[in-house]
Amino acid sequence: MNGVSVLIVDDHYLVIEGVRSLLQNEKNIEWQGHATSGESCLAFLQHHQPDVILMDINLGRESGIDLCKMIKEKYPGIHILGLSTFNQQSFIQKIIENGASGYVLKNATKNELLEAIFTVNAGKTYLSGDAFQMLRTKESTKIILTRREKEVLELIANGLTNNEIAIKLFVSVTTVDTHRKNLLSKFHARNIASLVKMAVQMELI
Amino acid sequence: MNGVSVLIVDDHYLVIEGVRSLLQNEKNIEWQGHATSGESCLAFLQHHQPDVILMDINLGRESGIDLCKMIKEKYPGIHILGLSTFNQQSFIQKIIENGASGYVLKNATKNELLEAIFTVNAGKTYLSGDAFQMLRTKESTKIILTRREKEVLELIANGLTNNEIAIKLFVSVTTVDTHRKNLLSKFHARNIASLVKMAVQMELI
DNA sequence: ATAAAAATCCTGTAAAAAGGGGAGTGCTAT
DNA sequence: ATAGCACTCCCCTTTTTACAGGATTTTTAT
Repeated sequence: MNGVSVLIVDDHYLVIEGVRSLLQNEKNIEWQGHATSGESCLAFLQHHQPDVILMDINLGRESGIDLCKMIKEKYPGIHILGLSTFNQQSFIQKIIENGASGYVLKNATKNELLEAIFTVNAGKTYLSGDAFQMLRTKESTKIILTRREKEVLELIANGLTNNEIAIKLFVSVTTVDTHRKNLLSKFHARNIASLVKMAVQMELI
Repeated sequence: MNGVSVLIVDDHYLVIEGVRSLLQNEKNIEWQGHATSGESCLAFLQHHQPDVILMDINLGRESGIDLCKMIKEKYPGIHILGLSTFNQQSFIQKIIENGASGYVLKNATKNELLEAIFTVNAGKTYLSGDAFQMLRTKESTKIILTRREKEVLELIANGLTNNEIAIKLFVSVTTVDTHRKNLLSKFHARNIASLVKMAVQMELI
């Protein structure tokens, strides 16, 4: 056995360098390389499948979450470990929901990183301490929107009136109004102003 | 001459490792070490003063911007280079205003990083391409609100109606309405929904 | 297969916001 | 001293939201 093979996907060159310098001389780790975009990652996977992928959640304008989902659909055997800074709490949950096996913060130590890699490689879940806390607190306050509600919310926040939204979505104005009512009720908001504020702050928009 | 001495301040261990591995073997760079908090950075400076500090703008719950200001007051000879991810545009301007000599994104290449270090060490300003763009676009799109407008905006975003705001601020409803109109016009917004979205995204709320 | 969830549509009333005007007071910086 | 800005106040009309009911048809998941 050659150790756990690892690929990193991150658009921050400095982070790639950091991880590489940490893992390069580890006996039980086989460094497979890096990708800086979803595209190059998928291309890489056509020829090599690592055991574990370290995946930055925020890949410039792309989303590591979507990429995670795609990879797990095509290569369910690969274990994915989310990677990001502490101030992107809301995404931790999303990447776990989309198939990631764990989560490590970018201020992790070498030992934490190694432990995380071996844990997910063994098929278990690894959540770095703070990440676990975040999941628990998020759990209670999170608001689940339907596909249509998200669409309507987005359009409302962009300044469209019910009438305009109805035309855009090919539905009746009363339908849009119903979605609006449900949104207000889900957010416990008094009006659209406070709803939009909350939605933007929760990064739903 | 021993090269440019460099200290890095960053709460992300992986980034520290990345920069270290990039700079360690450079002949013209003298690696002085790292700090992971403002406190440890200031302690370090009492004994060694590097030529250049690479400073993460976001140090956990501390702010690299405040730290930058303190360092420049005490040690004006040290050149500071801001460091962060691309999605913290609004802070670039602030750290420059607080005495930093330049700015590098964390997805910079080795050459960009070296160029930035040598440029600021020579007393000049270095802005990585995207950062320069951001400064320029920020400049033109920034919206200046009066004291009263900020108050009204805040209350609107909290879900209060004109009537309620009028009572709270001890003014007439028509006055609040005028502020509202001026806000819409300053933001070029069609309605309060889009206004609130923009305001939250610009971190005005 | 069937129950639950989501999406669609309706009627009606009252409240609030958007959009258009205009206008007086007080401060402050040139 | 005076032009500019912030803050205040008013009128009017139209559009849009908010709130309260109810109802039917698709999807989706077990």
